[in-house]
Amino acid sequence: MKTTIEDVAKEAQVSITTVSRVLNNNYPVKESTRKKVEKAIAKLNFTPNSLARGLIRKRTYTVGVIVPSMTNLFFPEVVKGIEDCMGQNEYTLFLCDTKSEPEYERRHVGRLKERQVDGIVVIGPMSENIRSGFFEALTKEVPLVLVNGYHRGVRCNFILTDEEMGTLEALAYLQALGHRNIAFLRGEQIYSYDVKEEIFTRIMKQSNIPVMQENILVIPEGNSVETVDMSRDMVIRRLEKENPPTAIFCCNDWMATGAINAAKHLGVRVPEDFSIIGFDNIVISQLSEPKLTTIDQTMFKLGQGAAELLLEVIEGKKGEGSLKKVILETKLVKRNSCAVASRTV
Amino acid sequence: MKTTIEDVAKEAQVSITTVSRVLNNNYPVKESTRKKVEKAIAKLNFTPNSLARGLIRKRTYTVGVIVPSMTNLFFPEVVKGIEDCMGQNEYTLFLCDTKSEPEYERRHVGRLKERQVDGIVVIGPMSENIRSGFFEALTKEVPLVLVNGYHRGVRCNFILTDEEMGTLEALAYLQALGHRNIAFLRGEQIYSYDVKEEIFTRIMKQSNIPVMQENILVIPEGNSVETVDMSRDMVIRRLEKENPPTAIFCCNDWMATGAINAAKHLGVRVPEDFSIIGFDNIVISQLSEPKLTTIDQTMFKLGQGAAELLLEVIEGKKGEGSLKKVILETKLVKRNSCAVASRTV
DNA sequence: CCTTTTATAGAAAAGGTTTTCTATTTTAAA
DNA sequence: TTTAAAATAGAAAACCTTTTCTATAAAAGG
Repeated sequence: MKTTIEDVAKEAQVSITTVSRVLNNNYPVKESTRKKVEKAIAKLNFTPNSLARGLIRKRTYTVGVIVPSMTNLFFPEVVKGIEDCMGQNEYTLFLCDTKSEPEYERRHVGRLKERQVDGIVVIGPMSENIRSGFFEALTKEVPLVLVNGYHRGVRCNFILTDEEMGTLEALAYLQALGHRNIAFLRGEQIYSYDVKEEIFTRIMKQSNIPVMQENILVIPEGNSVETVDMSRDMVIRRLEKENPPTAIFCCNDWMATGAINAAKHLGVRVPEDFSIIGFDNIVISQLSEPKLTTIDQTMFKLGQGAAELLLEVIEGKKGEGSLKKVILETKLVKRNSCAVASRTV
Repeated sequence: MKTTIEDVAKEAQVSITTVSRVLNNNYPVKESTRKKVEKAIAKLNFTPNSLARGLIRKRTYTVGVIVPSMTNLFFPEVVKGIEDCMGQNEYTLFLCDTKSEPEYERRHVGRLKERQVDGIVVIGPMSENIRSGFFEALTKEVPLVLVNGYHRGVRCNFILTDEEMGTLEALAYLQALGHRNIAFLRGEQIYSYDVKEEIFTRIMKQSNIPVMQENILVIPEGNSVETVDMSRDMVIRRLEKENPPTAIFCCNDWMATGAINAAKHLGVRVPEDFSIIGFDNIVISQLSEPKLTTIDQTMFKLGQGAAELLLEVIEGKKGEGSLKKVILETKLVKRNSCAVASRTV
């Protein structure tokens, strides 16, 4: 049998109430009795049962974190940021992996609600669940923060990186190096890729560079090892065609890694003959030769920010009405994969 | 106010007991009443409170997972394996990151106990906490499984990969390719590196190859991006010295990636002039050119195995006495970083 | 038709805390 | 001293379920 507060009370010859008071330190108790109680606690190796606690306090010091995939490199960084902030506040994290299935996402939310979490942060929420109003409804039930899943008009708390700014920055950098014939590499279906592509075409137009359709490279999948080889092959094909680009903007670092491998395969020198810029700054960007120049998403900060935001929402249950939207800046990380354009179109 | 089972009972005009019964489906209830109750549940969007449930059932369907670092690439794979198995059994995971601090490891265990988890799996437990008897004592309190932290004589449940076998396999492969002058690259202080080094020297002796001290390469740290550059520099230095090795065994894939970069830097061809074999088969082993030949630790299976083991321990609370030890096989993954030795010593 | 089973439903206890309210003791004020 | 106030401690209700035990109604057996 587990030892309970009652056992401690008996051992210390006081009431349950008193034990609870020394435990929570929220009511005066005579020094001598406190000593007795503490001794009893130590002797019996007592740990309070947080189920009972949570039941009555209506606070579990527990939050749920929902991620599309644990093995994605991007997400663990964010989770670490969340855990860092939450851990300091005595919170423990429930971790839920959705395998990128909207169905699982909803199911996990259900389980978290059952478990009476004080809040939920959803990293990379599924568009489907945002658009259907699922999260908007959920916001009314439990403190909720959505990370990198902003949809305009949707009434949720959001935190996101300013991908627009990041893309702008990357493109400006490439142009400053004299590149005009720039390729764009993306995956399908993901919202953030849409944003980036839009910016890309806009910038090209503004610079009076005709957007060649063959410079928009699209691979089916975007966020795993397989992406590397798909990107590689895609880039090889482009580089072998007419009028090859002198630089490429990749929607993430997996793709950029593939691009590097492509160049290597063709004997094209990076960055002398071909500049490559990535996005995200996940750890693999430091593995390649040359190391990748990329746009830093500061995922750790994203996590921290999400945690802080969530904490605010949890505390300030009164000011229900006000939803928050936090936007994080990106940062250009110059490493060795970009250089001055070797030729001009 | 959250809706409770009582609200449902009122709405359906039945007793709490009956609602509980349709919820748990563990007692006959007339079809017509069941319908009524189900309708009420749906109407009120009722979710049972698992704190109250757990309190009385003494079962929370919750387990704790303790990892040294969330961002380590190795651990998320294991966690995924655990989540995969546990998720199917209606469990939810508490995730705890220890930042490789024994102190945090203990603290997290405390929090998990408070939260009445049904079990705990500790991935890469700190030696200090194993040796001090902390985990051995904990085993008597709560179902516990230690992953990759075997210490002989310690009475805990273990699951681990057979690193000995893996090392043997790697070395045999290198020798079969005709390599005799083989370097060994490791980090400091970690138990599994000790095991591998021991095997390495033993095999060398058995093959009548004098172990050259300059072929034992040791870098300070072992499991992060920094490792790559440290390894690179270390390997460059060795390759520039007298009598350079024709192959290298690296204790993990980070190190092996560094070795590849080193070779590239010196213009040494991999695998033609220099064979490199890694260990673990984490995702980065598929990023390099050439792709890394390595020893697969099947981390996902490690996680699944840990979960299954934990489930056994949780269920079979009666057979307390019997502790379990599971050993997983490794597998040689042949990719493109190893070839026949170009010269013999 | 009466008695015994069987099917179905409810009342109340239990689980381990926190918290409100009440009671006692001690101290301060008069 | 006596009385009022302050300090300290306990009893019991509350949190939301599950489960045991009891009660009723319907069906079956005689």
